[in-house]
Amino acid sequence: MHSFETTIGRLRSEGFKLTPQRLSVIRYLIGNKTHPTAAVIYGDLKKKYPSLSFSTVYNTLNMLEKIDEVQSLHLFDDFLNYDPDTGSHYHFVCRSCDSIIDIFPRNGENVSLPEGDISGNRIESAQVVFKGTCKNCL
Amino acid sequence: MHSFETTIGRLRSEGFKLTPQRLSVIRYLIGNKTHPTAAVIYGDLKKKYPSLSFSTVYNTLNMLEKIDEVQSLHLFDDFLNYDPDTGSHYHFVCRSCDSIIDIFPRNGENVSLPEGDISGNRIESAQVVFKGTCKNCL
DNA sequence: GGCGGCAACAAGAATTATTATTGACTTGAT
DNA sequence: ATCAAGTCAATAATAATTCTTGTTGCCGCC
Repeated sequence: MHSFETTIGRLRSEGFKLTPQRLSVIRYLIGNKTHPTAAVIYGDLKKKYPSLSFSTVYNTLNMLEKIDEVQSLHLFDDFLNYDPDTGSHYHFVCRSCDSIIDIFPRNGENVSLPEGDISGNRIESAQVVFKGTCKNCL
Repeated sequence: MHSFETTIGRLRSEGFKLTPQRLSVIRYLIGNKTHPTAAVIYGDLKKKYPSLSFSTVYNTLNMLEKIDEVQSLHLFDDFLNYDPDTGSHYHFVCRSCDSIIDIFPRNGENVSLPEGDISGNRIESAQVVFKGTCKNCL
């Protein structure tokens, strides 16, 4: 996700209206390093905006995903997690405590993905999910 | 998935009964390269075994996954695909035609995953999903 | 200022893949 | 043959997400 100003600028230029509900979801996500579900976002924002609707949260998330300001992650069976960081990084999921940890590859321990084609297919994105046991649970 | 004989041997040793329904699902999956959904498996087997129940297909798939003879893949939003190949390989999903293509890394175009720890977390498995446009759709 | 059109809203119903429940049936060992 | 344990099919239940409906509020235009 970009800065607040850049993000709302993108919304404006795409023709979306800047409603208080949308702005509250955007503010909630900016700089958020947890990977909240729609239900968590709704629950948290509901305290401050009691009239907020679940559908609005979903609609806003889908809109933000369409313009590539968030990505949805299928890390668990029954629900999606949303990640405001759309840059190239990977995720580690602890089988024991279900925590989600961002993995930013560094030299020596990085994940090298093939670029361009693999036998004629054009790769446009890659999702890498590690599962295991996290530091705290070990 | 192992050979038919090995797989049913494993079932037997784990204490599962070898019912015709289970055997039909196993036979359907062995050597299957198409990543079928539960619905597809059910639809195909229903022709030959009209009394087969959807639950039985799910139960059998969950059992096979538990003993690591299949893996379920969260490639799309609304359903799971089942892969009888539990060996280390990755998947490419075409955004245009939804086809699923196995990716077996070879030298020079492989995906090198970190082994062991990443900052203290123990990695036990990795799932890599590429999305893009397949050869046929390009 | 008042009016019309339209996007977005809230509330709740609907959808749908998967799981759980239930009661009848099979299997295999004794 | 009996009996217990496990499995089956049918169907109900679950729950995350999407859809529907009627309403609201904003903006441009008269």
